[in-house]
Amino acid sequence: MGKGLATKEKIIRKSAELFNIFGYHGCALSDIMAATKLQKGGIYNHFRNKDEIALEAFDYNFNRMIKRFRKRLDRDRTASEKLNSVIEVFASLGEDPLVKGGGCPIFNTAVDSTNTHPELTKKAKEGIKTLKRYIEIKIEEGIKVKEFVNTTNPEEISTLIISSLEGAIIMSRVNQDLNYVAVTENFLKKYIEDHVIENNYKTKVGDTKQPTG
Amino acid sequence: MGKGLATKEKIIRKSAELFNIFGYHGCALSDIMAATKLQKGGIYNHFRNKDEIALEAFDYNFNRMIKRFRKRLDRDRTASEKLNSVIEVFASLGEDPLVKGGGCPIFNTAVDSTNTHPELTKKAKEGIKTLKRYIEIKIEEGIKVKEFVNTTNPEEISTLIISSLEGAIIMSRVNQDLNYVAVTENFLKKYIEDHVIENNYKTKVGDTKQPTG
Amino acid sequence: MGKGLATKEKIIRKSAELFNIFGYHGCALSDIMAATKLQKGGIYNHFRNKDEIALEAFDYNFNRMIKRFRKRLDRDRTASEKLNSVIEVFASLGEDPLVKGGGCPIFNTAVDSTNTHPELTKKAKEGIKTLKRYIEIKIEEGIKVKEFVNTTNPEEISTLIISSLEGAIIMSRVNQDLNYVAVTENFLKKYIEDHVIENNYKTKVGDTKQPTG
Amino acid sequence: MGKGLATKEKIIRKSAELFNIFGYHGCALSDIMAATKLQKGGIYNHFRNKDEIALEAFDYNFNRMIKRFRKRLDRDRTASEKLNSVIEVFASLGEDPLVKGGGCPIFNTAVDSTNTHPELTKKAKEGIKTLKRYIEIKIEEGIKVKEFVNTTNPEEISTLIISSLEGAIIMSRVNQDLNYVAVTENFLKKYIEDHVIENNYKTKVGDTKQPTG
DNA sequence: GATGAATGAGCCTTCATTCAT
DNA sequence: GATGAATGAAGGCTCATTCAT
Repeated sequence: MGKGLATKEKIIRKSAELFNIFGYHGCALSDIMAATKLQKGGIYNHFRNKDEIALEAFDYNFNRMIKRFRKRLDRDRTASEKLNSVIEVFASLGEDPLVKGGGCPIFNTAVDSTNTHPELTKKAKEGIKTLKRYIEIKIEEGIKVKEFVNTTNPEEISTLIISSLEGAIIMSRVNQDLNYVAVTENFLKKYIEDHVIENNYKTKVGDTKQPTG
Repeated sequence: MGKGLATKEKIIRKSAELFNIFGYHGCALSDIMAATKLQKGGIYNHFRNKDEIALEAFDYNFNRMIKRFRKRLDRDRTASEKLNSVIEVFASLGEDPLVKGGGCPIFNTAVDSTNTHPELTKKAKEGIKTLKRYIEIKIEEGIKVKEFVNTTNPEEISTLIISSLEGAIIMSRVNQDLNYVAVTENFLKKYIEDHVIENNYKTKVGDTKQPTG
Repeated sequence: MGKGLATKEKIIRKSAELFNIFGYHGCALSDIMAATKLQKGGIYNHFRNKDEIALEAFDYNFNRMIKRFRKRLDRDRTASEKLNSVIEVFASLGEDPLVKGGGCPIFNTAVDSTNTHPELTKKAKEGIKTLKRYIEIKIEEGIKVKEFVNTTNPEEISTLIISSLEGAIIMSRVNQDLNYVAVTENFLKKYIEDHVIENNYKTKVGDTKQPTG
Repeated sequence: MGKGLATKEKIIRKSAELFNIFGYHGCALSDIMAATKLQKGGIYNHFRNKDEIALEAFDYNFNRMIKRFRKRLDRDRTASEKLNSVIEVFASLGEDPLVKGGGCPIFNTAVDSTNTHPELTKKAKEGIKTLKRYIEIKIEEGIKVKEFVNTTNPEEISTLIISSLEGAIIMSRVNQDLNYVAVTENFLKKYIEDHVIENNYKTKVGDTKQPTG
């Protein structure tokens, strides 16, 4: 990797944190300068403007998120395991944030950019859709191999998982209390065990974490 | 109400919209000037600084939110009706936003202010807790009068309702597609009918809206 | 005049000089700040941007130029006197500049703004046309009252006066040598005496300044 | 010509256009980079700074201007022809610009650099003087060989030709209307025919272009 | 109670220039 | 001979805030 590319990558990496911490409007170029120890010109040598940095920073965060999913699901064999892992990866954003500043960078960007930054909004929107589709596919596979009951509605479960965990992540983040995520995680796992997984695939009862609050 | 109070109220009302649309950092005093048709001084006569406006604007939005809940639940008689209304009021934020800019002003503020504005964060945090407690009380009442099964965990259901609907509201807002909220709303209603409400209190089956997508 | 108007007028007055001295691109807002002893914000309270200042500054200079013509020609009775005055007013820009920085602000702007500032260019263009038409009217009046020979071509003489004196003004300005203007002034006066003015209106011979170089 | 020289020449050639189009302050190094398809270092290998480029670019333009005069006057035999050609070469700058951006690069530089760039101003000043002397010599030769009347004032005619045509070129450039130059060209030719050329050298009457407006 | 003139720090961006490669 | 990464001053402009009127 050339010097330029390394610098560009550093700018993206640091900015990805800063934008997740402060939001687009709350993060000034001077913040990026300080974090990268670069001067103005040194940054603008690699990006046309702040927007371009923010857009690439979003992609960087999104890709890291996808990687966390892939890495975790790669070791899973059954659809149940995969669906369980999806839930756990989301929940992990609470105790082991993907990015400094915490929460989910995709939803943070979604809220931050709506009404103020159409390009970022578009990326957040597509990110959410990709995530939802990713989960739907896992569910569809479970149905196909008869691991999940065939009345399962992939879109419903996918939407529920994302919405409830993302909502809980926001609650846990602002309250600095991981219990919201834990409660939601447990609920989802129990619900899936009870209503999605076919009887002959069920694991033993009580195999979920207990909420602490 | 004197002239001064009316002006102050107008500033709060307009700012409450602007902050919900643009966020704290994305909303400039010049935006408030334009929206209120007031000059700099006209605004600073009533507030010490932008922070004070944002704080009071949050309270204004929060109170309107609470009012929407109260107004809707006032006509309900049973705990089931009340819990159903709670879900519907949250869901209504999708098609009938409380504030211009859409979404839930409390969660919007939570995401927007975390890491950048401790005072606002504190208000959002307390707002969420109040909301959660409000719902818990309705559930506890339902349990008390034996309308809800006595294994119901009030905190779990309350957290689930808020997290899933708030997550869905964000998804619907950024995707400009109300289906996410509708799917979540239906799921919650069905789940409560099936697992929370005692058999002898159950309404007829299929009494829920169908998602359109 | 209110305080605001006085400040705005001061900004225009000072900027009119600065733009004539340095040109649009050569004059920075910091120059205007220094000249007006105002801070950035104090200037932007009165103008939307640098362009707006430059445009109003041009108008200010143009109006002062027109005034110099009007004031001088007001005391003239005959067409010959008027035409003579037109030449002398142009020539006066050499020894008694209308604006600091010297030369003719209209032609300075014309050269400065062509290819770089369409709005300024348009103003310069219209300014030149107005000037040309102004002179043509004086010539047409002279023809009408038979003070000028009826073969006189108003457009030709008007163009000649402007082009030659403006060209000479640039030469004198860059060379810091008023002789170029003086030579041109004398030539024009002699030519008009010899070829434009009817015999019975002619003044005595040798009534023109002698060039000094 | 080595590789380095060829590059240097390309930089000068392109910059000569850019400075004539945008002026010194309106032309950024980035413009030169884009036009030459060279990077920063590629330019600074050949020049110490922007000034040095501008200075050499001026010389480049000036020499091309002189060449246009020489090339045209080389085929002329008589002083009348030469003087006529001088006028036509100036006038040609209107319809067949020497440099992109149009007008006369010398006068453009003169106006652009006065008060802001002493070194360029000096070059423009000397350029104008050289031009004026060049024309005076042609006139003096005409007087010497008795082709021009011996009362002809070389400086006066030379100044008149330059000032009027340069003024007209600016007018035509900013108005995008070649008529100003045409009118001035015709006037000068007629004037010279009538007052400068000795009777026995006169060409037939009416040998000049007619203005179109 | 409201105006709007003024401040000056800060915003994003571009500038000319240097220099290690 | 040419690249392009880096600098840091300066560009035009917006910001929240103050205060005399």
